[in-house]
Amino acid sequence: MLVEYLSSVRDLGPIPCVTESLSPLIERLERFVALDAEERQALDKITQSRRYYHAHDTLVREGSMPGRVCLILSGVAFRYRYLANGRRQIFGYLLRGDLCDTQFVINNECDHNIGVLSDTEVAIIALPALMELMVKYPRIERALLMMSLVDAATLREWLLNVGQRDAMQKLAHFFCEMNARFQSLGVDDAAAGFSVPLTQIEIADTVGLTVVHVNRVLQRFRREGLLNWSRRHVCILDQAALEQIAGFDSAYLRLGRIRSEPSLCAYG
Amino acid sequence: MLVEYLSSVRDLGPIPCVTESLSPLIERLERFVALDAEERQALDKITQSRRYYHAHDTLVREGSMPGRVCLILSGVAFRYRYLANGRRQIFGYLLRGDLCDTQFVINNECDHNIGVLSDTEVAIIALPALMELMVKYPRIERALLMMSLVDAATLREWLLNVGQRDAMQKLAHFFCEMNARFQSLGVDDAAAGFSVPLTQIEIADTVGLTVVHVNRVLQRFRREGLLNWSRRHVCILDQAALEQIAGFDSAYLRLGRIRSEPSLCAYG
DNA sequence: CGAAGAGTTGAAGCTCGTCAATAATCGTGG
DNA sequence: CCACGATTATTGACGAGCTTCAACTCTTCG
Repeated sequence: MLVEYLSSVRDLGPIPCVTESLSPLIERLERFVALDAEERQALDKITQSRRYYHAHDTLVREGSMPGRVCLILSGVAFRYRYLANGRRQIFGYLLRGDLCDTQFVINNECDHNIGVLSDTEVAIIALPALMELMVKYPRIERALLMMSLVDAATLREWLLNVGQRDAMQKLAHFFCEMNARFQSLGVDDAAAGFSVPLTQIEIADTVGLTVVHVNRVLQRFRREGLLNWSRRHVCILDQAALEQIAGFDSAYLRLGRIRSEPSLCAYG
Repeated sequence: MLVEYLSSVRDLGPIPCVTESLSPLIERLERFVALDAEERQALDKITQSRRYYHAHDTLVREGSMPGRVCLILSGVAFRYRYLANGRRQIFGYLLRGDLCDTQFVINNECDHNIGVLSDTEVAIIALPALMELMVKYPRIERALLMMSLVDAATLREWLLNVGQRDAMQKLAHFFCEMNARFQSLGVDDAAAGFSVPLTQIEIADTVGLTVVHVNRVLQRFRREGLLNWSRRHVCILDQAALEQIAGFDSAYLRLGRIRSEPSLCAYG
């Protein structure tokens, strides 16, 4: 199945051109650090190599040693791992501008899988090239480091969510986070909401509930006019109420351009 | 209360000398990278400044901008955050050789607290000095990066634990992890187990259960001869059984000296 | 020695999981 | 384009794991 997909990768028809002008990586890094023309050009250069995946492909397999970094250009990917008893935990979702594996420096095997939820366009970055860039441009290195710090903060937020909140709060928090991330990308139309080929199964494995219970809570959200769920498109109807329920504060995502002052940057 | 503690810091009686020969940081980094004499010396130099905390002190407060990094020399610290409803999630425990805040490069405020469970000896590392070291000695930078990757992997493991396992499995996994980490430090005597001034309250806030339920499961563990719990000393009686219950595999902790091959290290 | 905190126990009940069956939707091939 | 199987969504009944509340004991520490 996978082999067929992979072999057909190059036969894909016309590819929807998603990356117009700016590299999504530049956009992302500039949340943290201002980049000059040279740095942008360098980033553009190492994100030229493209690759396309179909929904349900596997990007990175548990136990593999990729030796490369994937930058999500369009589509949605997610990290996950199965337990022996068949249960699965999802560790995170990767949207445009996210890097599949901050683990670039480690040459140890990956401890989880990265799958693809929708058809996804990816830029393949060779490790040596990225390393070189980080050495040459400390500001880029710094921004990449900050990206990984956001990842860690998000992971803590998820642990808190799964460990300390009840079902309603968990789901409200999940939708708030996803919505905030999609909004920051400017992907979707004015109507609050986002389109992800996300099933309730994935949501259940994200927040540590069963599908049945997720379904019931979602229905309650609909009944109470908080959000709508149809054909895999989530429409946030009452963002304020959801944030209230979840106790959501998007600060940890660092979506704004909260650039650090140079004072504390070792490299000036 | 806190102010009293802080003001009394320097009045402490004779300090138990824990750091004999090798800096715990060197020991830790050499899990990942072989260091030469010069690098070791440099690391020794920046870990000279010491500080001592009493049990229940706060090392780093949520919302603060420490501007320094703490290296745990002895004792146990832990990361945590409270929700508005009074519930608390613990994000991790810091033992000898752990760094309080891989967030060194970020000058944004810390998003969680770091407290101290027992009397703790800490080395204060100034940020600029650390940065300098990382620039000058790429191998050290690399090792620090790998340390933070282990942190991230551990966080994922906790999310999986809290999200997908039942109470017995959660607690078994927690004890397996703590035991493995203590064993790798060679802190405790031959008898398997470890001494931590850990209350059942903290354990509950770690794995997302209530104290009452933690208590019941622990009693069951005792009844079944899996572990003993007296006076804050945990004695692992049947490690194999606990690991079996939890499905524990210590690989993610990278306790062995699994040094990366230089081939993939950008800096040679 | 007394107070505060931690550990333990029991009863009651709610949230959430399990099982199971049906309806809706999706994806794929004919 | 339709039909088919497979996946997903939905619903109900039931039960269990865990929580809550509350009391009591034991330990710790000033």
